[in-house]
Amino acid sequence: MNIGEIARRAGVSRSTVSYALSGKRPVSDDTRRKIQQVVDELDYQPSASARALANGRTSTLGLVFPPAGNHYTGMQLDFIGSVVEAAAVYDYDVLLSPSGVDSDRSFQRLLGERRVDGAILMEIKLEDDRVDHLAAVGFPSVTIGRTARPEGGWWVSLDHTALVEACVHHLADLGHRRVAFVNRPEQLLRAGYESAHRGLDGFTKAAAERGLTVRTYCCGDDAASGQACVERILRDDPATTALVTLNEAAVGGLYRGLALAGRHVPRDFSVTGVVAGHWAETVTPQLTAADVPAAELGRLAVDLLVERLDHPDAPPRHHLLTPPISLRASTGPAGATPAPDAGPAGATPVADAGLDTAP
Amino acid sequence: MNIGEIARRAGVSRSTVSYALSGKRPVSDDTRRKIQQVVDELDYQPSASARALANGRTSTLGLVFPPAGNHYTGMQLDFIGSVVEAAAVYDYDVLLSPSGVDSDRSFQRLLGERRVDGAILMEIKLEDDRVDHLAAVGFPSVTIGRTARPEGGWWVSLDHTALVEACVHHLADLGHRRVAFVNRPEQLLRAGYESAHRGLDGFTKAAAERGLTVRTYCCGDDAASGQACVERILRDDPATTALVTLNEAAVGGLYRGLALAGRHVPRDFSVTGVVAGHWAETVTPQLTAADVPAAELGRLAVDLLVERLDHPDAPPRHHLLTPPISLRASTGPAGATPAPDAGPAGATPVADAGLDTAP
DNA sequence: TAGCTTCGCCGAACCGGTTCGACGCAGCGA
DNA sequence: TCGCTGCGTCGAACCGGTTCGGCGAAGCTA
Repeated sequence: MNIGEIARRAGVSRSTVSYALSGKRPVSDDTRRKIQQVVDELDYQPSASARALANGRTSTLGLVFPPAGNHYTGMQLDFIGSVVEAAAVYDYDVLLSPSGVDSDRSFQRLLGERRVDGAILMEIKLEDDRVDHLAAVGFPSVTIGRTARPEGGWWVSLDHTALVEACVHHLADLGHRRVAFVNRPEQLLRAGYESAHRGLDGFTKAAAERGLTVRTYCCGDDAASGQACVERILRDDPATTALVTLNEAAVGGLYRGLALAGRHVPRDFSVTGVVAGHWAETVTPQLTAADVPAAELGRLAVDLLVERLDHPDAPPRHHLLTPPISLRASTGPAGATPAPDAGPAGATPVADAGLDTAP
Repeated sequence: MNIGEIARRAGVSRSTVSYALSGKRPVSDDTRRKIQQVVDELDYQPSASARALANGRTSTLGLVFPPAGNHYTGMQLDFIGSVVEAAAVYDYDVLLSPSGVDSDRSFQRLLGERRVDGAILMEIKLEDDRVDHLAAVGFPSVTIGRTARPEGGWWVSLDHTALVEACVHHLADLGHRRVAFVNRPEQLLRAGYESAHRGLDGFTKAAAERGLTVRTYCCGDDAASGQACVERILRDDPATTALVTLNEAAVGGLYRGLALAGRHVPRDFSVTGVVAGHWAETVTPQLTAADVPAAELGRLAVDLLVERLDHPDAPPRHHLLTPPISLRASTGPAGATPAPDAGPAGATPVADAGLDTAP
């Protein structure tokens, strides 16, 4: 069912069919109707490949995310979903590429074979070769997150520094003096992931401002690591009364570790951080946290990218979001109960999940 | 940087370049080397659009998943990730389409404009117009899940019936006599989602076999709904001592509701179901559950689809997986604590959208 | 040395759209 | 009645690959 067939049946030339469908040149009403009728009859839809070849645009966006050796977080999932749906609004499809570096075969195909008109990059690093590469060749792209030098770039980002600062101030306001920071896995920090670095910066800065005693930790993206991390925190400084985390996947383990150590949240210990909002409500006690507006970030990224594609010479734009902290049930005033005396965790009562939310 | 440019610089014809690169006809070593040198020098990669137009294959697979009005579950996320990575192994890219029905614009584009060589469909229904449509036009596709008449189709699926049966038997073996079933949202059940239906079937069947007293519920995909659902369960029959769920997103709320009602898991109340394994370990107590091998399902789906694309006349194949239940900490023997007195449970016939399957 | 293969390469057609220049024809004014 | 304008349509070229038929030169046999 190609355009030639339509043309034959409608008794016109191929170009007339093309113009009738695109509206790029006037076509008489009679002819247009005739063509439309044949098109409807045969349920004709022009081939994407042919169109892409002819006009050099694929109507496809690339979404580049790091290969999830293990699993994705709720945040990342929300991104993907919102990007796809936002793109659909503009009649763009979304091609997924699990690429961590620009030498990945998938990334090469995306760009080299010109499969996409533009790209959205997730989980970027402060020094990101993919971003540098795209900037160098002038390929239209938008990053979710920003590099160390975001000037002149197109991006949407969470202000992780400010968010973590806000978490620290929230805890300090509640009277906490000894606070731990639970970051993403060490491997990601080493690799230079921006959220891990900027979050850590914010933590350090705010803690200094408030004169807090702090320790920072890296923690694997899973429950077991979270649990182990809490054990270390309480071993390193049993007087710790609160923690801030960027690690959504570890929160379940953090909670469990605290419960096993006999620390009740929020009575004895406060937990806060930066996670997806809807997810913060699934844990008990519900997590006081800066809710990541993943859907909005995804949508904004698509808006920006489409604008950039439509206006190649438009000056760079960006959005830096700083969602407020949603107060839920996982933080409370420090010192309501004196921290259990330092001794080894041998005193641990309760091996019970800490599910009690009784008053 | 097109093939003509390469040909000029190498001093050969375009067809020779094509053959040298594809290997579909012999080319002398000298010529091949010369061409390869120019290709390397200019970092030439053939245009995907042009190639797709010429040979009718896009090297792209479509992944059709339901638009997440709200959010995706960990399971779905794992699917997407594993499909993309498995496809990359075969040098296929993956195009995402958020389509619930075959009239969705995105779905139409995928097929009508021939953007993909084949499609993988997620979250299918017992009667699924997308599946019927694809079968009718002979479009190569594989479903994750199966319709009411899976014969002759290509699919990979979890045996939800068997999995839920196993959960019920597990609970019955522990002595539970009054068990509730927490299904996906009512809207999905009505729409005919196969996991919801087959899971319910398995529950009903196994409960009958074991002579259990049961009630079934639908539950929204979020924590608040889970909490409300537990409240209803305990109101409808306070003697209930266990539940089985297919609703991953609700588990956090179920746990919370039980805690608020003073039921300790697993001492007073057992919880089990079908969820992503890594996720089951993030909740406390860790969930005894049939672990959904999402990554394996995704990989198998891609394997099948690629096989179908490579051998258009191959007979249909499928994989039905029945992962074992992983015993964790959320189930235990019934009757450790006598259930609070029965109350008016018998009198409450429950107005659950006709979804209750009580004896 | 004539005749036949075989090898390696070329030219042209094709995939299915888009787009540009040109052309026929109707309507208009002079 | 002639010439001009402008609308509507057509034909051809092009996008960048793939593929088929054929042709010239080299190598072989008779």
